[in-house]
Amino acid sequence: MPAEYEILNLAKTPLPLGVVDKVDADLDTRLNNRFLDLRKEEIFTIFRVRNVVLRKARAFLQDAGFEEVNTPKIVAAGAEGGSTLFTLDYFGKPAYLAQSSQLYKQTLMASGFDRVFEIAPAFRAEESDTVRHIAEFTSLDVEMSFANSSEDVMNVLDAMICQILASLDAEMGDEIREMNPDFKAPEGNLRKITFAEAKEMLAGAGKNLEGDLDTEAEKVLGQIIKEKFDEDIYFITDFPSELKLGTFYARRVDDNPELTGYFDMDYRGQEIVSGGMREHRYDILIKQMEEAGLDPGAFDFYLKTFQYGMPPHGGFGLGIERLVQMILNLSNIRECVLFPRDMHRLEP
RNA sequence: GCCCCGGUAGUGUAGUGGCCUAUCAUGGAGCCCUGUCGAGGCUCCGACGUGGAUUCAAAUUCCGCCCGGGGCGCCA
Repeated sequence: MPAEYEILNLAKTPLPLGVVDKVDADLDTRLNNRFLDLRKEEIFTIFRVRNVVLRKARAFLQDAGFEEVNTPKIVAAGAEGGSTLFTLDYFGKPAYLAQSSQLYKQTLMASGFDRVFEIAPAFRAEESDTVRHIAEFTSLDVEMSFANSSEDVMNVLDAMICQILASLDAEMGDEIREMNPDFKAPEGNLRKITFAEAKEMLAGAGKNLEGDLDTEAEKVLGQIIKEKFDEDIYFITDFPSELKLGTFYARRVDDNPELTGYFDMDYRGQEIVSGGMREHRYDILIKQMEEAGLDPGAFDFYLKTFQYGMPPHGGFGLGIERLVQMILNLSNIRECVLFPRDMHRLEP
């Protein structure tokens, strides 16, 4: 209890949003009045958790010899074709908002930055109107040279996630469990299942897959793993190359080009990371770009770097909001963004 | 972008053609009560997204638009 208090400012009434009301407000109403919404302790806690996640991720990566970098967010070409790019007028020239740091962090691999990471916004003009998509999200990108296999990349990610969650549990475990009673930090050595195994597990549950994992399949797989192993976080590895054609920079398995070394990390059926070994051989990269229907000419700056000594390398991209959403079991990803941007929301 | 659902006081809701000058809760204003800490009682305040249409009569039916919710495709 305060010994004394002084009124510095009187609030106008009525409030656009109750801060201590017994009635909950809709998320939309709350976001429209976010400055008041954030005064609620349980809402503020979400951002304290987010802060710890970012702090621990940085600490882990710095300790593991990764250097933090910043790459441009105004770019001339995207990593995955044009459909998800926001366009803008750059001094009279067409330009885009970066949908990922992919091309630049790979470029750095040819520059002697053997291990880099970046935590920065990524922009997607996807018409994805769901509780797990936003148009501007925070991407944690990691890239490392001289990785020999996807395993090397997964090991870094595995250790990072486990350290983040263990630290979170130690610092804020009780508060987190008030929001998500089932929160539990994994022991380490996260489970890896191949895409083919996932397909079998799903078939066993009566869900037969035609092509890639769809949303329902991902959720069911999350439930299966939870029931069978009581685990929340796992890798899905060895994606078929035909499912990753758009990801032209993915390296395929040398003795089995039907497969990529690409992996996803899923958290209770929600994809939070995607990564793998990158194709570092110029000729093959060009070929894969053409297969993806892209014009190599538009990627000159990127392709050039592969012609003067590019080490084999790999990395991953992690969606910070997706991770926080799953840690706290938030029903909507917008809950863990201060001022979210989506198809319909541009302010506040 | 596609499918389904919805838009009623500051906030969350009830209300499917006349009984609605619209319910309840929360909130605000005020009075009362009370050794308290999101206590209780009473009074008051405050709303039918928007534009058309049907009808003697529309919050309630129909159409357009805007906005929101859920799901899907796709992905971080």
